[in-house]
Amino acid sequence: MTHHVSVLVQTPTHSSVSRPLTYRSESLLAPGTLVRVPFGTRETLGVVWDSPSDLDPTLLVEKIRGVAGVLDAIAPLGESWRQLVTFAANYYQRSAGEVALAALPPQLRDLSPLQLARHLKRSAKQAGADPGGSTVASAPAELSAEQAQAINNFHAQAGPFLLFGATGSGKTEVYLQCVAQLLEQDPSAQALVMVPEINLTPQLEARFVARFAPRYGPQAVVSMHSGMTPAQRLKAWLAAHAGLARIVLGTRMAVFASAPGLRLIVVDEEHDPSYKQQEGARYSARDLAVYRARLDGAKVLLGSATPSLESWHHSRPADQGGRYVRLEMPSRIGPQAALPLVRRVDMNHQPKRAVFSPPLLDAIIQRAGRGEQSMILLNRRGYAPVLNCGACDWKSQCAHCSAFRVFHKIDRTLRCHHCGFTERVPRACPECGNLDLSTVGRGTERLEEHLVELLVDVRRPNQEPLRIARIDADTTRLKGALESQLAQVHAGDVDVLVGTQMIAKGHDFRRITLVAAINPDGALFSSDFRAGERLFSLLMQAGGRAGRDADISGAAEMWVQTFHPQHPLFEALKRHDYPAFAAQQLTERAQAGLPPFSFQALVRAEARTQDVAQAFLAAASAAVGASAEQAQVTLYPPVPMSMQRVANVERAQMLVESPSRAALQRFMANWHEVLHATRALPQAKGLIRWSIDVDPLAI
DNA sequence: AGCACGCCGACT
DNA sequence: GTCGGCGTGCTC
Repeated sequence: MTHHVSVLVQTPTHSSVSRPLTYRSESLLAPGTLVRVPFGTRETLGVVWDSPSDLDPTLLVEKIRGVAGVLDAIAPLGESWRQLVTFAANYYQRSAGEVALAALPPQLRDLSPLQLARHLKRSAKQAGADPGGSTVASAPAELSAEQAQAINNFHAQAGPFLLFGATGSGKTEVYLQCVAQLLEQDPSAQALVMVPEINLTPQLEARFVARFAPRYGPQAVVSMHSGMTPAQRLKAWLAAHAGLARIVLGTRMAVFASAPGLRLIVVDEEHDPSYKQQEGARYSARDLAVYRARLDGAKVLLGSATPSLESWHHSRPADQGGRYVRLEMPSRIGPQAALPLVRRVDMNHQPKRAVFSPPLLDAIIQRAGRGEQSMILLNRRGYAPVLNCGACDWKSQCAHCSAFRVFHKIDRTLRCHHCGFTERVPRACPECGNLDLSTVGRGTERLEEHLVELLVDVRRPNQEPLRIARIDADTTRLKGALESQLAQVHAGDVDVLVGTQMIAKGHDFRRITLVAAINPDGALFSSDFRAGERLFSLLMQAGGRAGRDADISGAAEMWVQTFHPQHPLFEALKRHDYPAFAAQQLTERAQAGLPPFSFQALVRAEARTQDVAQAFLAAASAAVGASAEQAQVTLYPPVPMSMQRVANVERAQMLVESPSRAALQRFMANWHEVLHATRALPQAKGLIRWSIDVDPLAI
């Protein structure tokens, strides 16, 4: 008997093929079944969606092709997974096919049913051969009163939960014990634990494996992140899908993992911007985690020392409308309970043009003399952000982008950090031939060089010269480089570490007793309304790196060089007072009508000329006319993006805002077709692409 | 997005 | 005379 099934396939963003396609099948295929289907000239992976009771009447029967193969070795994807995909596709304005296929391991797309069967057979054999349960489980740590209280509250309530815990308060142990109890009481339960960055998965994996592999076997913990090989990803995905993996660890992509027994989702460092996907379907894995937990009847636990203002706002008391349960762990645990002392250096009272104020330099030298480490933060890599001609005022502008190329002294190049365009540093000014080119500003490379000069005469306790190291995207380009450089710091082979925010995240440097932010003022007056939130979080996190080692933590200090020492952000930082900072920020946001008190979406357009990009947006805007106002939505005029040109493509954007998330959602869903149609208009001729970013992080 | 088809310049 | 440039159009 011949049936018709609707199937999702990988379709481009805004193509006409945005709905499920109809295929013929000899057998009735359950929704969620993975199939191979002919698509154009090739064959591709598809997911059976619903039974097409509502067959597209305009579709000619003779155009319907047959399903080429069924991957029946893999159980159909569950209903809640399909609902998650549908929700994400609708909410972030993408096709369901794009979201669904992107959420599956890439190798699944390439394997024929036969190859897949072989793969499954092989991994089944491996699993059977694995002894497992041989090592001794790492014992659960003794809990602090705050940890025990948080765990009790977690078990007593439904959530969602926001675990507001200071750096060093033992959040990971809380995650471990919440997971442990869940797995213990339900033999089919699964937990999903997410971290913002790939760099953070190995150490998290080590802790979870040590705790759970002895009890549940080595297959119980799997990871999912983009750094894994296609084969590893497939294996982990299959283990989670089959319910064999009890714990899935991963980055934002893991939120789409198929886990039929899902009962708990943990989102660690939930404030981290990395949870927002920045290309394709621009989803927030944190927000989807909260939604998914509801679909699956699972609990969700968001953790941070500096929560996103969105989550913080959601966790206000229930009688004020809060929807999340706030669990608080304000104290550091262990003997090093003191938080680092925050010192602000008023740069108005320091020598002009000093990079390191004398007191800071002095503090670094003192620590080096005692064999302690210091960490210097500067969020700008390279040697100098601009190269400049003193005679004709030529600057190292990128030929393809509206940005300056950064001077990298190490290989004497000018590199554009946006399009990658790289050239040798010119000997003389390309405009006027002047030989005297000078650098403007400084990056980590120059900071390192400067420190070497300043500290040339300083000696370590053993009379050797100081060792100064730098860690940033340039020094860690090669695989494994970050790990080996971090290991050097841990081993005490480095006295002063210079780096970008990369070194502030996740890694505990026990012997670092001084962390310094050289020049954080830029974020205080940024046009990006979230810049302050990010800076506060970065500085709190960086400060938390310092002095976790018991015997020296009494001396741990966080230094901030600033021209605005009285700024409320630094006042709150000094007191380690996130709630005060958040309250002040939320007041400002409420007054300005910014998130979380409003909801935003951005429409972006790219074209060869700025005019075309803006004309497209203007035309799409005009097409909705006054209906936007009726929909409680404000459309702002098109403007150039802050990075207006990248790789010779002009970019424009348009903000859409509403006090109601649902209203914004409805409007965007309707507007989507209008945008699609606008593309065909003569005004939009020359448009390269357009895209929608719902809940954008930066405007 | 792929991957076709389709209509105009430099090579065996 | 062909190989191949990437412009436009389709995929159940």
